[in-house]
Amino acid sequence: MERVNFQAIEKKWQKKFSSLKLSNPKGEKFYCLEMFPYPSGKIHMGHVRNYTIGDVIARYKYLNGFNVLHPMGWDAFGLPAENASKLNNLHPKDWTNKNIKIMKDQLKLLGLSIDWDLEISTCDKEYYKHQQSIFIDFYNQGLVSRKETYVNWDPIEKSVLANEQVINGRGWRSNAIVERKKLSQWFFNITKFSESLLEDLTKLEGWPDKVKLMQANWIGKSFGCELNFEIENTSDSVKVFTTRPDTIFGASFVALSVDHPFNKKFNQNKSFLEFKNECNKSGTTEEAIANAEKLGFNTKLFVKHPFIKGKKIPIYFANFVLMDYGTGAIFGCPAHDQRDFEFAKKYNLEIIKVVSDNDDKKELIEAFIGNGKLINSDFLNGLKVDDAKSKIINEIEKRGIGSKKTLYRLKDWGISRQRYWGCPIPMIYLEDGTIVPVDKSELPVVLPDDIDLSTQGNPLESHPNWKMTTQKSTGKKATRETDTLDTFVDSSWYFMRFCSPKYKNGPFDEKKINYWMPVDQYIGGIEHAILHLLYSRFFTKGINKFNKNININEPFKNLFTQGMVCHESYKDLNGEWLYPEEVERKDNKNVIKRKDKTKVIVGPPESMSKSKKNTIDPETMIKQYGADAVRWFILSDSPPEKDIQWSDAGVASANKFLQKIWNLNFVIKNKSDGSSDKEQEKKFTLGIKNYVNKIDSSIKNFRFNVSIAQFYEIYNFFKENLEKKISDKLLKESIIEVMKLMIPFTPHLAHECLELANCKTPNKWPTVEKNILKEINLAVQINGKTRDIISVKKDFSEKEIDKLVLDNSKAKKYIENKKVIKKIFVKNKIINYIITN
RNA sequence: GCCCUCGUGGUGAAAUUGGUAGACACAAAGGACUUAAAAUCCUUGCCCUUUUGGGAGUGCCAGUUCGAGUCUGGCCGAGGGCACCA
Repeated sequence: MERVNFQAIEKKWQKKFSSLKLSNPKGEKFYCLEMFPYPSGKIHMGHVRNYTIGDVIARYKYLNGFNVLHPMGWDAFGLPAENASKLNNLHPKDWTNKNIKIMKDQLKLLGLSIDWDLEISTCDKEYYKHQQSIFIDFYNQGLVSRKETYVNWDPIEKSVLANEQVINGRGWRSNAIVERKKLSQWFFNITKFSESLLEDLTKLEGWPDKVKLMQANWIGKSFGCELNFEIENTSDSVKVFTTRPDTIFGASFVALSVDHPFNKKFNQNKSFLEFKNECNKSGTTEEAIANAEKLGFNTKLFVKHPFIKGKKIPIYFANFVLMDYGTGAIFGCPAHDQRDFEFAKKYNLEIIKVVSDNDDKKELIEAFIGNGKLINSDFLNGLKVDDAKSKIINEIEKRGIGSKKTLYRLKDWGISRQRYWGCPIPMIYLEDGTIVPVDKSELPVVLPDDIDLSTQGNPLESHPNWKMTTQKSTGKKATRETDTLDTFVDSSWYFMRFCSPKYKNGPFDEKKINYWMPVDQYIGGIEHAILHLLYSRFFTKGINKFNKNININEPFKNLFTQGMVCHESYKDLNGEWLYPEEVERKDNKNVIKRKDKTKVIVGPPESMSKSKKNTIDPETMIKQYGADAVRWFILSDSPPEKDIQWSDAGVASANKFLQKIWNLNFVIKNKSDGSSDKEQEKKFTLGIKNYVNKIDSSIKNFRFNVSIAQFYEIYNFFKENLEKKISDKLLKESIIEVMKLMIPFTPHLAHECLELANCKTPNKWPTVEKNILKEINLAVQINGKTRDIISVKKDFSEKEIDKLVLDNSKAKKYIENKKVIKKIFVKNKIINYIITN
């Protein structure tokens, strides 16, 4: 058997790929983009899968005549760089650049069709300069604001933590108890686009429904109304929001958030302050919230029921009412809301049923939230919930005590981070307290290199002079904002920068944007379903708003979210995690440690992660089996949207198969003309054409595992036909067609084989012909059970098939001597005889 | 708690609009080649039958249909998202 040295051919072709441009200037444009990586050190299998999928699409489109943009860059700002530099005394910039270099070389080993001339890095001042300019544009458009909010404050790190960095109420690194602290922060007013972010989801036909649904839930639109309650014995009132105004006759208390402005009346009240403290202390974790008891503080004040004369309702402060949703105040209807129910039980408040659950005498053991007819509700009695809602809202508006209201759960995007390694926010504070943007001509506001990372808190804050500056237009003294931008901002517009990555006069060349955008195919992990994708959509809409020359409203036309790469995990008897290479598998049951032959406990396959050491290093695999085999394996077996399980045996067998493909090419190359048979050649040609169709459509549908299965079949098909009377000319032409089909999957091997075969047109995809089949298999059924499969000419009529069946099919014996009461004939599919016994 | 998705051999999985269930691969068992092993190749893969053949079968229970992995209803199980959002 002829063998090929994968390392040698991969090196050879990667040299050619490095200057590869997938450009077909006359073709339709196609922007293929994979989510760019964070330069953490080395690429992992998740990257391999993501970028291999992208490469298949990019190469496929190019071979089909599209003008393809396929760039790559680095999401290079972020906290790990700061942490790493504290550990090994390396500047974040140097650490990041070192990682970029390593990872770029690793990506090249995969043979990707990336145009490296377009490379960008978000920590490059040539990149973030433009980001600062967009920030100022957003500021001028009213899309940036400054607000006081509660943040997760780590008292040891002296910094804000993101929600996911708070674990069981403690800082993930310092282990300090996280405090709720009020800080003045910068925000992007993403909520200004709530409606269009929701509405435009319907236009994104090329997005998975799952992602659209997640975003829709996140935006969380709900309909209801606001309603004013007059407070007894004062001229004050309190405004509540409700989605269930129909239950107003069941209202038995009003509850306010402890942060509601009404709390001013109680800021001298010691027990209230204690209560408020208690509320702020209770954890921000989901678990803590879910288990927290409903607590209230009785104000001893009352509101008047707006529809029941003389009825008064107590006002409480309650720990389960949030200030940043609605008005920060609710009315409680315990019979029909579980939280209100629990609260009422605890404080002995009235529970009045106003929606019938068809058992109205029975006492409730939990809130009834189902549908039904209204009872105990005056003029609403007998109406269904929906009708009662409309009627009561009308009545509320008529009386001028409230109005219909639509609310969104989406909150503005807090973008301030007390960090060094991020994009400086281009704002300055004048001595008189006014806050203004940096003059655009002064951009970029450069991150200083000489910082001391050993101090706690934000290094920019403690830098001796960086924040001292002057306002350009007036010469007034000013100090810089020392917070940097959330790194999600960096990735919210990089796909636009890729269209003209070296453009000097602004963030992007508008002509290029209008040509390349939107991204035709975006590929990445499902973990970005909400934040990154929502923020990018917001940025696109924001840019669209202030730049009238840009007519892009949505950034990503088609989205594909790939599954994770999983591997089982190993623990020794001491409970220490072990890397796969540290263990040895005797058989299915016995797994032992290589070092001391002790037993190893095998865990279920999980997403590869450093903490569990269940990782496989792509570079090792590429060196051992070749990049083509790694690409091949990672695309085979499972559909790309599902998780896959890494298996060394799988990649080894991929390698073997590719060797067989090479050998097949070699055998055909050296074949000299034998005898040929027209009929057999016809069948062979038809078979190949059929495979071309199947592979073409499976690529189009992202069914790469099916494409790969087809290649195995093709191999067997060739092996079979080598024995038959087929001219070597036809075999040679056919193997060329097949190798072209393999380019997207195994570009090195495919190109090497095409070169071997002396192919003059390696950049042209085989022609896809529809309706090539002349003969089809037709199922013969008796009473719906398949009894035979017969080969018939395509488009044969019922009559002709009838004759065939009755003459010599296996089904014949079932029909003989029986009465056929009905016949169902579906052309080119089945014929079904219904018989009686 | 609410919302969504998915249940097909020992395993990963195929199966255009309802029309041949299990393609292709991994693992396993048996065999061939070999002094032996590795590699390679072949066969098998639920039940009945010596074979031809027949039967059951896509989580469970019903339904629609000539025909259901695919459609409808209920149940069971797994995964994911959201979560005091009023």
